[in-house]
This record gives sequence, structure tokens and C-alpha cells, in this order.
Amino acid sequence: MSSADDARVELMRELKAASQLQHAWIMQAWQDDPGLHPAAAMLLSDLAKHGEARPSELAKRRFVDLSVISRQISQLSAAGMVDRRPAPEDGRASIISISERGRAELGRRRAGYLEFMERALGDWDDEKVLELTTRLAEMNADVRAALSVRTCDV
Amino acid sequence: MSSADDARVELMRELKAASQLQHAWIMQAWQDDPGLHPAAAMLLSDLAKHGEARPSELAKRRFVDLSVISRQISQLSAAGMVDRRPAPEDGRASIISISERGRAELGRRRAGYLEFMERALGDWDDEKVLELTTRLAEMNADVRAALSVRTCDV
DNA sequence: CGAATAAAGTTGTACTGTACAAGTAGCCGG
DNA sequence: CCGGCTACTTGTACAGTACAACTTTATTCG
Repeated sequence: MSSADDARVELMRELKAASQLQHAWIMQAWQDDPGLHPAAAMLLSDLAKHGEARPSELAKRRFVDLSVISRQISQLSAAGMVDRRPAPEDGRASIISISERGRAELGRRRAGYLEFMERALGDWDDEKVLELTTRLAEMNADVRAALSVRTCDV
Repeated sequence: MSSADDARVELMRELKAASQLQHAWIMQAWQDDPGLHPAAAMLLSDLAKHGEARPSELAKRRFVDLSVISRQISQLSAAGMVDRRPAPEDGRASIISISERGRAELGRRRAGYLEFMERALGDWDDEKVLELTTRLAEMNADVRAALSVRTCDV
């Protein structure tokens, strides 16, 4: 195996580690402040960033099964974090949007997240954060493309 | 929220996306070629990289509960991928090492992984891969440090 | 030395996050 | 207005993980 290959194996390893770590601190934060499951909170964050949408659109946006979105919406709706209104022109669907309460909750959680990041990455300048984020986004886009190709033609 | 904060929220989002994507293609690859659970394969990879160790050491290395390692070892052992020998000086523990068969299997899986990476990140030069890997590793180290602090003193 | 305590590992249980499959309700083309 | 398609919901399964109870072996201390 070439050293270039090694680098790619290392990349996978670090990605795995990053997932685990993220999971660990999300879970820890959640136990300190329960009331909304982490994955549902991510959906809320998506709604805040990209705006209202129908469940099936949300599923595509987040790259998960529609059933996952359906349950997350149930939970968020029960907690009053999102509003659902019937989709005009389609009685099967509804349109989901973040509620005021959801926005407030999201702000609160985000503050907790940023506080942790401040502690963890305190000495990273904004440049560095941005660079890593950009590279990751790029990688995600490329991986997504490769996965789609695979499901379609192989 | 400042734009610097935005960057950090974005980072979290991309990390989450990366985990999901990684999970998606690992699962896909696993269904094409079953026989060893992905997490167990990661343990095998760890054993290949860092060498033999006791279960409790492996748990620390991989930042997971000992019970997780215990079950993964059971599986790997049943599949003949690892050897366990009693730890000298401690009858409670055993020492786990990768077997020849495990090494072969790992090579096979790694080849599959690299093939996928080639397709997904084909136009990334080694520099770019290395840079992302390094940054991620750095972040992981910092996050780990922050998590430890938290569990100890907060 | 022997009893109490600690540590290493195993096994039982629970829970998140996810996917797939089956079911239900609304839409649409003939 | 009926057969098939689509959007969603609900049931079920499984990976991956953590925590807690238990077993066996070490260690420490009276």
C-alpha cells in the first residue's frame, strides 16, 4: 500500500473518531439538558437554516429515510417546536416550519454547543475553522455524488 | 450570532453529514460483502495499526465501553481474525492480536474502501487528503481533551 | 494468612438512529 | 370513477453504544 493510500485510510479513521466524539458530547449535552432528542434538534436546525418544507423534501435534504423524518416531526410537533400546515394542492402532505418556540429552543441549544466549541477549539482561529468546514463540505459533496452513482448504475 | 459562530455551527453540520455518509457507504459495502460487522472491522484495523493489547486498553484506545470491545472480540475471535492468549501476570485478562487471517481480511476490506475513495475523491490530490486528515485529527484531539476535562471537573 | 476491596472482563438490558416493508390516505390519468 | 401512483405513517429489525449486574482474579490491609 502506498503512502497515499495510507492517508486515505487515516482519513477514514479520523472521520470515524470524529463521529464518535461528536456523538459522545451530543449525548452528554443531551443528558444535561434533555427534552429534545439530538437528531430531532438537527432537523430543527435544518428547518431554521433552509426554511419550511414537506417531509419528503426534508428527507432528501438530510439524506435519511422518510420514516425517520416522519417520527422526528411527530416529536417536534408534540413539543411545539414546529408548525405543520396542510400543503395547498396536496392533501397527502403537510408543510413543516419551525415555530417561535422551536427557534428559541434552538438558540438555547446552539449556545450550549458554541460554549463547548469555545472550550474545545478555543485556540482555533476562524480561518482554521472555516477551512476545515469547507474541506469537509467538499468531501461530503463528492462522497454523496459517488454514492448516488453507485446506487444508480452499479 | 457572529459569523464566527456560524462557521462553528456549520462545522457541526458538516461533521454530522460526514458521519451519516460514512455510515451509509460502510453499510452498503458491508451488504455487498458481509461476514464481519463494520465496527469489528474497525477494531481489527486498530489492532493492525497499534498492535496487540488487552481489551481494556483497546477500549481506551477506541474510546468506547469495555463491553463493546468484549463483544467485538468475541465476534472476531469466532471468525478467526484475532488470537487471544492469556495475559502473563494477570489471569483476568487476555491479550488480543490480529491473526494472519485477520490481516488478509483487513487487506481485502481496505482495498474495497480505497476503491470507493478513488471514485469519490478521485480528483483530490494527496496534499488535500492529508490536509483534511490532519485538521480532523487535530480537532479530534482537542475535542477529546475538552470532553475529559468536562467529565473530571464540571 | 485471610477477609475485604478493587479491577478485568462478560453478559443482560435499554436506548438512539437508522432502514425497509406494509399499510393508509389522497391524487391523477384514462 | 376506477386503477395505479405518491406522500406519509407505523411496525419491525438491526447496528452501535452505554450502563449495570455478575464472575473471576488481584491486591491490600489488619
